[in-house]
Amino acid sequence: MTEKKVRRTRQSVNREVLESRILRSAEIVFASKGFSGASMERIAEISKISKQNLIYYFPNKDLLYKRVLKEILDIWIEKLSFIELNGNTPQDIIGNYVREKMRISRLHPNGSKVFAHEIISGAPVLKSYLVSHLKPQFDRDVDVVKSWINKGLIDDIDPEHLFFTIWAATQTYADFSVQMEVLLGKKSLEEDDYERAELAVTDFVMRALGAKKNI
Amino acid sequence: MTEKKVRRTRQSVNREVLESRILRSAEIVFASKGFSGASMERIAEISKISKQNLIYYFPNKDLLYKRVLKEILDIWIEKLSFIELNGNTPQDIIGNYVREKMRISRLHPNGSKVFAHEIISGAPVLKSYLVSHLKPQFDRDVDVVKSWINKGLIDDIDPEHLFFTIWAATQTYADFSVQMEVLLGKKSLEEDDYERAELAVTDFVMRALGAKKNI
DNA sequence: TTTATTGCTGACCGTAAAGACAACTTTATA
DNA sequence: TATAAAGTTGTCTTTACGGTCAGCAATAAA
Repeated sequence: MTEKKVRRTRQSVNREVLESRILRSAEIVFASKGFSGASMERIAEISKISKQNLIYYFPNKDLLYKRVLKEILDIWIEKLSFIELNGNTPQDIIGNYVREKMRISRLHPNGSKVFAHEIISGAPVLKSYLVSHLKPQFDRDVDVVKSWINKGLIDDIDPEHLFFTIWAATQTYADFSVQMEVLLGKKSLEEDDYERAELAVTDFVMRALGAKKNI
Repeated sequence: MTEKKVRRTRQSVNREVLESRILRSAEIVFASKGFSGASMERIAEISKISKQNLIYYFPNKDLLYKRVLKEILDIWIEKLSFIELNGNTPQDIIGNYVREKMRISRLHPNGSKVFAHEIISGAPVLKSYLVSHLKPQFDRDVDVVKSWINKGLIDDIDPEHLFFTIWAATQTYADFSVQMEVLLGKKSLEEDDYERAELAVTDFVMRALGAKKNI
């Protein structure tokens, strides 16, 4: 175990605390305004530090933005490694995938929104990441689904668009939550709303895969 | 036929042409930057007029933004009146609904993106519209679906979340097109991609409703 | 043809925002 | 404890942007 010699002084601890506080604030502001609309001043304000101090920790807005994006991508990578998901049947695996994605929408709505803004804006920052990281993983996952189809474990559905639909249907609970709140007549989405949503979405996806559970 | 006395002079025609050119440009910029990130200067540039002239036609950014939003909402209202959609069976009606929504994603991706930015940002401008217009329509449409369920015409699914999923799954082809282009390895989504997408999504939705087609 | 209306432009203003910089304070290390 | 490093703040500069305004140009109406 090669221990990195990072002295855990009072300062370094504070630094970590403050940095994550800043990142949380930045996430909020980027989620609500996108990159260009977000201001360092506002992020500093929410972090309860001065703008100059914010700049001390994150020398410029680009860098801060990239860190926020990196945070949410790390979570996705960690939680959504499709192949490594538990489950014996395709239904289990995809079910867990959907549930995990719903969980992320619930727990990290702001990160999700930042990502959405970025992609809708044409992915100026993330495009290269999509090519280098997401596409290879996507290709692998699509192949897995194809093999399931070939083995007759699930119905003959369109694998690529299955993923697109799953992503959209789960992500929407983070990105479009305001719309849902209005339509469901609630001030904010609560635990039970997410439970219903999860049930509904997993149900839809299971039906898409075909009722092969009992073979 | 009460004809409005709008003189169709050379000026008034030009005005209309120019206004719609501006709206198209504005849509592009708002789609790619959101409200706060968009600049009047840039919109003017794309419209190939001076900033001052742009301001002559649309005295301020708010107003222009609202007009762009209104344009896409009008299209949605016109094309997506759920109840008035043709079709005899629930499957027909919902199928047409999905196909119409896919069509809009293909034909008006920028409007769709502007809307997405707006909702993700917390719907600062559209919230009241959602309450006054969208919710009543939503409630009616949900009731229709419930009645179909009660009559046994479709399976017992969650009507509210069915709509959320349909919206998400169709809208994503406008909003997240960049991501799909990367994942599908294409420079841009073409006619046949949208066809495949439409087939896939309608298939998923039909499966969600239950295979009651042949009763 | 004259007059009124509409369209358009250049110069300008105020504000907000990113970020540079120097000075000062607090904390850590030798 | 003395010195170095890290953290913090106030001041300032530059730039981008939304918007005003006065005046000129083109077109329509009388």
